Amino acid sequence: MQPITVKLLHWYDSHHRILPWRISPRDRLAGVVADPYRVWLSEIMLQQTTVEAVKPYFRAFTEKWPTVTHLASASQDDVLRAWAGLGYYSRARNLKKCADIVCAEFGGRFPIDVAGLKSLPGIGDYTAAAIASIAFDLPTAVVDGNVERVITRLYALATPMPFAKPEIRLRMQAITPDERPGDFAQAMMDLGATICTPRRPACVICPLNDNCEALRTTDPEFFPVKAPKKEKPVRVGAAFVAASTDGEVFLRSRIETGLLGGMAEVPTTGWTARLDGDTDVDAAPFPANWISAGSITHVFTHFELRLAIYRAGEVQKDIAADGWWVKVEKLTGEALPTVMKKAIAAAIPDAFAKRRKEE
DNA sequence: GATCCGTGGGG
DNA sequence: TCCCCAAGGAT
Repeated sequence: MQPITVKLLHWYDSHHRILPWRISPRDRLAGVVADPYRVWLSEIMLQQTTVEAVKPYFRAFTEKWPTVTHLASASQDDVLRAWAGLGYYSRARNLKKCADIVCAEFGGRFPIDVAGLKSLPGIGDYTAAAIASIAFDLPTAVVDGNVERVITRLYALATPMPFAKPEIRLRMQAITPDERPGDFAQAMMDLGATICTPRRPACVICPLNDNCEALRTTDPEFFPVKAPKKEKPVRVGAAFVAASTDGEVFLRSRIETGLLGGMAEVPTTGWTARLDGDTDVDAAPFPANWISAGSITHVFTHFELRLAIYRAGEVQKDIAADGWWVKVEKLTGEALPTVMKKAIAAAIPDAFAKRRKEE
């Protein structure tokens, strides 16, 4: 093993993070094996998502669906409801598709090779390598954002992203050991998350500071080099929150594909398209006593949305088609993305208010 | 290769 | 407040 590999594994043995989906090096040494289902589920949830945001969702999913077979038996809508709030909803749709395939075509067991894993929906280069190394002990180069940062610093790779990816992969492959490849991959990610951070890395306490070319010659914070990002356009639209006399809100389903695909929404104008939506009350989905309830702003990955909010009370339930009515208290159980919770909260301020403990 | 896809937290 | 970005994948 290379010096870097030995040092990092040694560091990991005493400084690894304790995570709900992780087998500690001590337990691993004692013969505890990782559950591929839990590894897969955690890796999908962790895509572009912070550890702290994932933890409660991981607990909820594994409690509700302890095995991939349980998950396959759930409906897509069940999965979307449980995923609501975590973002990137195509992950949830692909999660369900993947579970179905694993159960129907692989007898409930994940393929134990990178190519087989990559063929499954929602599993790309990173996730296939992560599952292969963490769950199956295959010495595969696991490259995520942390690894990109650590490697470009270790070797002072100044090629801008994403053009540096091939070089990064080669460097990672070269230091990935045949023994404990999963621990090594997780060690690289822990190092990137806790010490080799994007800003103000803690080089003084880094186990690899003697090996870091960026630290020796310049400032590690310069790496990885990235192209400047473009500004976000602003889109506008309107959302319509209709309430019935018996305290229910009208919801409908979004189309399966694209932004917030398959999730629930209150009726809105067409802000999803490049063109801005209508912000006027005349664009309401059905006639009612619409009253302005202000506006909300929500920032997506590639645009900013400003929605005018309208509310109407005492709406006849038979006036609206292609949707359903739900009690305000039951809204939490719906597959509502955050932007829709904001819209509803603007119209019904206590819709998602947390229950106060009785005095 | 570039673009589309959420959200919440930290500096 | 604003900007950055976090264990990426699909098209």
